[in-house]
Amino acid sequence: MEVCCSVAVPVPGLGLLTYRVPSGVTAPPKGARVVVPLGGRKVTGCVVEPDSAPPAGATLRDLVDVLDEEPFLPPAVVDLALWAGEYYMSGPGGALAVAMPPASRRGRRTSFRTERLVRLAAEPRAAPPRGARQRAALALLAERGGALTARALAAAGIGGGTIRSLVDGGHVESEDAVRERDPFAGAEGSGESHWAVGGETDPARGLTDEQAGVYATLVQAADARAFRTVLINGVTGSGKTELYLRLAAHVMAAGRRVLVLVPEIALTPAAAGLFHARFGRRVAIQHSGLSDGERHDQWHRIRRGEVNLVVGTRSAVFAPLDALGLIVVDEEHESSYKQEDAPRYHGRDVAVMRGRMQGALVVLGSATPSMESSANARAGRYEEARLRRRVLDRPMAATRVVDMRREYAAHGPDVTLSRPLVEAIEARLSRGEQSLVLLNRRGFATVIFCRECGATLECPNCSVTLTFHRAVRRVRCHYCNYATGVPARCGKCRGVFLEQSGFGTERLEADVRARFPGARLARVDRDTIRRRGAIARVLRDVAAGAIDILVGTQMIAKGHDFPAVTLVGVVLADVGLGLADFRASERTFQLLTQVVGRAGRGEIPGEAVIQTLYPDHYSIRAAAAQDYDAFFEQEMAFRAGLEYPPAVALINVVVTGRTADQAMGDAADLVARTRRGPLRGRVIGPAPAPLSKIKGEYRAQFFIKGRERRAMRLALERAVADRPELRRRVAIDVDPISVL
DNA sequence: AGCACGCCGACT
DNA sequence: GTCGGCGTGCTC
Repeated sequence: MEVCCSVAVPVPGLGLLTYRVPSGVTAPPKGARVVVPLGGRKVTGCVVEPDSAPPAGATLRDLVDVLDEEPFLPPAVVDLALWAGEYYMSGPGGALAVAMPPASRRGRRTSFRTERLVRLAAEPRAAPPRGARQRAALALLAERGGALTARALAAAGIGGGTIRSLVDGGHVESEDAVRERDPFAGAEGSGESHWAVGGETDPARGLTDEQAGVYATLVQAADARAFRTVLINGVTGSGKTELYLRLAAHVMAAGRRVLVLVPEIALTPAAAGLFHARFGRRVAIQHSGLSDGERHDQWHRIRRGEVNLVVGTRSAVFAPLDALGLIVVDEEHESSYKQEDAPRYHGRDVAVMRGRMQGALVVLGSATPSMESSANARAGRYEEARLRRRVLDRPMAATRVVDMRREYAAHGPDVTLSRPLVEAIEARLSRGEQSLVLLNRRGFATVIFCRECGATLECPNCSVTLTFHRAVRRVRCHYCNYATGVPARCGKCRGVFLEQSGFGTERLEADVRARFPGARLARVDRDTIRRRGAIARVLRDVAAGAIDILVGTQMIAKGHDFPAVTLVGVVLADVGLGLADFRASERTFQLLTQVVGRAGRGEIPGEAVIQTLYPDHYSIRAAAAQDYDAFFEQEMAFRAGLEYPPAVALINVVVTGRTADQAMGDAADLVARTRRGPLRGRVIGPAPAPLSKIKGEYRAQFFIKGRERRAMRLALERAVADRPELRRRVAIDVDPISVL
């Protein structure tokens, strides 16, 4: 009887494929890599079922090679990836590709780095070599413990020829040894000092009563060695990180391993440094800032069981850890946990599933939990723990909301900084304290329009206006990065009176500089941190007190404590509130709450000034009052009323086409087919997507809403299966974070 | 006629 | 994802 195994191949949208195991070849176990023929080429896949029944009606081919006798991916990780592939409708191949280390993805060669190692022979010849260089080399080796790299010998003036003679003479042995790439090499002491500030990371400090209560709950949950999910809703500065660190130490002491997920943020993942600083060599890190080589080496350290704790971003949820006792998802509300291209998985939600599959405690933490997690807590699916007070009894910042409609009425429409904000900054400058000024929009002017015909300057590829960047004297599309010089005439009516309106961080920086000429200013946004290391320099300057005012986008609201910052100003809090996105309010509330939480984390109490056109909007009011529950209640009422998540489950389907008609027509066809399926929900649309054209492609979208994802997925799956030629043009997003 | 390019379907 | 097949349309 022939043996068959089913294999996931790294091709998005392809199902499992079955191959024959040639006779005489040992059947590979689940999780092993195999080389299989696929069409006219060979690909590396992953065994999913070692002994599967051959499918009806397919002519099976033989697998070409078995790369692993033992599982390469732990079977638990295979199961997790298969679950994700199904839940997010990406198929098994795409999800398994995420779980693989970089080398085994695609054809790119990433492997262990080796270097030539020269060591004294185990059984040296009695007679010493004659050459002076050879003798000098042996002396040096003996002095340095018997072994050196060829590179080190070369630095001491001993070349390859000398080494070859020594090898030939049997005096030394030389071999290629694996040398691990260490992402923390050289980091010690240099960039870490500011991670330790803010009071959250001092191991000697005791816990507050509130912290101690939550910690006891967590320890008890961890010791139960069973799946549970605990949501820690703790205000900024309440010491959540210290709880994670202690809980991780506790779990590791009990012989189980820990996975910590952190958001992908532009400000180098500070949390990774914290865990490394506390636990040293027992930690591996996985994030996108690593080179492929570093990533590869870290992955294999984890795989070999050399580490007890992994810190990483989204994809680290698939890290090949055994004996998992704890998964921490820090800042669980962060949208960077959601992958925005296939497989469109959510790192937090996959983490919860992993905890369930492997019987681990899952801890989700945030000062502004996602609507999803809070709803899960309220429904009893998660336990909830609260930290309502800051450590060391530091007060929350006193917050003032400034109605910009009045400012405009009083001082004209060009005001960027209100009177109260200017005064607050002046007070900081006179006292030598630091200010953070946030505007969540980059560029100089957001719109260029023609005063004669009213047309705005738009991207030729995308249905958005181009943003003027004064420093480079160009206009740029923030979606496709198309850039061009500023035209002298209107493209529609050839009029010459082009006007700029709206403003971003670049203009804000110029205004702040003009208003406070003596102040030392830095700006942080995607345009200023493109150069690697630029961000680290700014952070160092801020920490060293060499910056008075830090201007920037939401990047400055995340990830770092600045103890000397005592003022936070938000220039236009409602940037983003006008977006056609059902999460607009949630995003605004989270951003404002987080950035206000940056003020007053040191000894001096903080102050925040929020400028807005909608001072009565609940997300702004609740953020100013640091009142999470008030926000949650109102937002939940909104979501329930309009049937948005988490009140219902949502799937977003975007169909692209060469013309608007093609996109709409094909979307309409899929809608009709989905409605005929076993849906148990509703289909809304299709409609042109809010960005109806991106990078030259037209887009239409529709939504599926319901309470049973399984039924919704099934109906959609069948609809797409009926139109296989659309596969490439259909993007399915289960549990979308952004529907823009 | 001969080929470059883009689209589409198949891939066990 | 990637290959091959096939149609369109352009050039020698």
